Amino acid sequence: MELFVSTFINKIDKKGRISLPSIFRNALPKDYKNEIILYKSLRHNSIEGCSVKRINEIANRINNLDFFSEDQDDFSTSIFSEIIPTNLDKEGRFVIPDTLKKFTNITSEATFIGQGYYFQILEPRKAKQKQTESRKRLILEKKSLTSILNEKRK
Amino acid sequence: MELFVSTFINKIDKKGRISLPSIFRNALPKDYKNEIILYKSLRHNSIEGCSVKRINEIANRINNLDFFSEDQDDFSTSIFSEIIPTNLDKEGRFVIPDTLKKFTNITSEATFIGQGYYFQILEPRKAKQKQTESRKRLILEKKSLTSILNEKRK
DNA sequence: TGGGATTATATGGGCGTCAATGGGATATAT
DNA sequence: ATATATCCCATTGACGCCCATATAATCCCA
Repeated sequence: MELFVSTFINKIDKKGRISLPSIFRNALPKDYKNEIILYKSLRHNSIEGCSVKRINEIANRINNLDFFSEDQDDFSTSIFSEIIPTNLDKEGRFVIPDTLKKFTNITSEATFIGQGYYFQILEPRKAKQKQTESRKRLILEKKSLTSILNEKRK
Repeated sequence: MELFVSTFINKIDKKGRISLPSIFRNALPKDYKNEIILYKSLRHNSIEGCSVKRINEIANRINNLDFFSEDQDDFSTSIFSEIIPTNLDKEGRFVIPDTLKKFTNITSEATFIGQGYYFQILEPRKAKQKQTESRKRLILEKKSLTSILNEKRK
């Protein structure tokens, strides 16, 4: 599977459209090129996005939870009701819904951050900040990629 | 199968009609596009809705329960006696029955919440509240979410 | 390997279509 | 008749489709 990698800053036009970075479009699975899924991150005030294919896989697992459980209801509400299927136009652009703009403070431009199987969309200043902090934290904790990869698998 | 996803707030007109959101209409199975099933939620003061096809499938499962069991009787009663078959007009609108309006406190507008195989209809403020609470609970239990979503595929 | 030629990407904007909503007219039932 | 259910048509705003352009990236060949 292709991964979402690297960072891009794109502009929002008068109609509210913004281009999904080209290499992110290429990372979308075949047969799922024209639609992405947006949702609020559970961690920060950022938007997360992924392919429809990935959401389908997650959806199946949720639907297999016990039918009448509280969990099932919470999960379905948070996941199914808060995901926003979003179409790309022929040029690879999409509209960021108002609710998500408010949630993230995005106005005239936005930063796309590749996260592997998904990506994040942030207000550019916050994006910069987040990247700096993530890096600091890793260095402070002396975590290297090598050490993480060598950890016992769960 | 298509799922009911995302959230929409629509208005009820003078005649009591409300539009089923377009993407919910698209999520209805072929051959079952003009009719939906409404019933009271067993969990909250909300309406739940789904396709006729889904009800048929549930009916089959109930029929397979032990004929003399309590469960069979409870399910038959609460499901079959309380479901309300509802037709959509050419524009995709339907009328919310008075009993259900009272049950949910819905007056001039209603929120549709996608829940995967079914959807919920709530008074907008309550909908907002429910989503906020589900989200909080989910963030608290993020570990379990992560584990569920990353579980080995079956 | 340098540099013009070609292509791709991000962005701008016109326009037609569709969804949500409103309301009149007709038919059916209580 | 009064209320309810359909059908039909109208309006409005949002969105998708199409075409255009400038800048950036890539190619290709002398």
